[in-house]
Amino acid sequence: MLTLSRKLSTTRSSSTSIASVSPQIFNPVSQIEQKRKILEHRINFVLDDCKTVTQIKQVHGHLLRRGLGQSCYVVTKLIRILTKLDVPMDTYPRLVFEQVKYPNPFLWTAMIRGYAQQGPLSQAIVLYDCMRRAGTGPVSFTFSALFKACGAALDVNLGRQIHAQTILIGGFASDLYVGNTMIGMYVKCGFLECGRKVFDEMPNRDVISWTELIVAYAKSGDMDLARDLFDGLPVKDMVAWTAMVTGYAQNAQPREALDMFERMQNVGVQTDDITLVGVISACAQLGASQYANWVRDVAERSGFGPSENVVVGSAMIDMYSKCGSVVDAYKVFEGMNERNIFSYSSMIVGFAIHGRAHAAIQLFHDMLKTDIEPNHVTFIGVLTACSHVGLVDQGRHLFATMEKYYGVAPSADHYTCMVDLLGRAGHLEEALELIETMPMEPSVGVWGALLGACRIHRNPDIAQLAANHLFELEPNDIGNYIVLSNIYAMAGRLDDVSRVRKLMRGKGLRKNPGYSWIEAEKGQIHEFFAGDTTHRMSIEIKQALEDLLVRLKARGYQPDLNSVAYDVSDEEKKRILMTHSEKLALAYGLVSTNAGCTIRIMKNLRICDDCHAFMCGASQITAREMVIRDNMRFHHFHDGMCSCGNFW
DNA sequence: GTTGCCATCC
Repeated sequence: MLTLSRKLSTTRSSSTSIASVSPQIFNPVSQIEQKRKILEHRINFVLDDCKTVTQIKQVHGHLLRRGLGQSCYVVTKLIRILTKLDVPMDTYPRLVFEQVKYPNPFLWTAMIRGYAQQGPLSQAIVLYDCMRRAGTGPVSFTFSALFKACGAALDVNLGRQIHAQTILIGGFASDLYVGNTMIGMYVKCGFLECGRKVFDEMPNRDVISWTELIVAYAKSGDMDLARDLFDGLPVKDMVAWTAMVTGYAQNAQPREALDMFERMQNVGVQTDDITLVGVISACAQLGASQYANWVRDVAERSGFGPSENVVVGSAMIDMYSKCGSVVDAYKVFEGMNERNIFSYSSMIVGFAIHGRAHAAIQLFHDMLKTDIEPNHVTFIGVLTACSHVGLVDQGRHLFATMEKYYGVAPSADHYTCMVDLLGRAGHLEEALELIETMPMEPSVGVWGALLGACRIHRNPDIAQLAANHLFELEPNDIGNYIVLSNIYAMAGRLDDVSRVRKLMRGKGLRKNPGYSWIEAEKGQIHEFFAGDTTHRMSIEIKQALEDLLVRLKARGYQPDLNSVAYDVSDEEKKRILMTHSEKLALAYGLVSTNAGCTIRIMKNLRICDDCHAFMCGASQITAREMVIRDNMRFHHFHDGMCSCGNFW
């Protein structure tokens, strides 16, 4: 770097003569100029075609022999191509640069950009200083490059200094490109307010300035502000619309995302693969299979079908599996021309949440035969698969070897999977031991998995231990108090039950509202809250449930009163159970759809014991297939049985 | 010659 600086500073003395040695810049378009243009165009063409450094060197050698190899234009182009190929700036690029006697601002900037991209950022700044000392004024492109680099390096202090420079030098603070990249720099560094200030003070703004802020607000979780900006945007293009669709999808507002996309289509804006990925993710969250099929049609028609686009395809695997159809997910997977780690992981996770453990593990082994390497999500998938089916040894083995064989160090999430696996299988002591030997601080997830296992295996002592940790880590989460009091209730420890309930009341905690939703005809989504009587078919729903209850009771079904956490009479408990949101959704499904049609229900919380038993019975009595997605996994109810084998 | 939107797990 020292040599470079020295070399660079020697150009200072000669820099004053740049204008005098390039007279043609100030001439009208001459014949020579035209010839030069044609030549540059050809050089561009040839260099753009180069795929390797060797090829570039050959072309450069050729140009040197023709006396063209040291022109700013050619060298700038060379540096840009070399940067794209990620050739270290200190090697060949610097060598070529040093051969140029009078670098122009674009050449300097190409070098600065190269150093900025490869880091460390300080080298780019050294170069910038050299350029200034050489008497060369920066161009807007220079600042764009620097702001982009600061954004990538999350170095807001440096960004601020360069911001000051743009004001100091004059003329640049009002430049559109400079402003836009400056907004980008601030928002990437997390200084949204500063980005907004730049935006507000910009004399000229374009759709890119707007989109940058919309995305920033969306990423910060504030879709209302994003929406305000978007509504005020005079000319909305595809990227801006996509930013809104994706923003809603990322903020768990899938219905708003789908509304946005429909509006976008109505306005006649084009759709690209990135838009589709946002829409697909919204469908996955909603679990709406009719929407899913519609989106697939749109994707195929726009030329971004799952078979030709690996990102769209991977997103669709996830979508179909979360819509309850692991079969459709696998069809997409099979039909893909190219697959990557996302495709495999999504499919493995898909099999796992549908309880198809062996398919998940088989696919994992198929993947190992390709050159795609598993990542942490892949292991979450296979471990979850083992856990849902009780493949303890298989899971232990994978967990023990994941780092050694596959280079994936277990994270807290993987420990959570293991605690879940061991705990569900009844190895509560072993699960506890694993937590105690974790190399990181045990997370909420880990203790939560242990507490859940204690519920299944009715172990109040370990439950108490797990719950105490949870009360410390998330004192305001009511779920933990409810589970613990249920476990005490099942063990007949009524004093402990009232103690926990008192604790709960003392904190003024309220239960997280449970809700379920179901897709009806024409893709409409019907939402039901627990105890909901607002649906227009409420009377029919109630009637259908009562009929079902009578028939189920005749076959021995008894309401599971432990599933109600409140201090109320048994009669009241029975009433509460009958208004659980998934039962309401089921009844609506039964009265509104044809026989032979699978009823698909989505739910925000975990399905309770009583509802699970109720669904099993209902599937037999009504001879209907039901698929319920709770916040953990899928349950496929068929002829009185559930695919989870009552193990969840 | 530069700037904005991308999927699996959590």
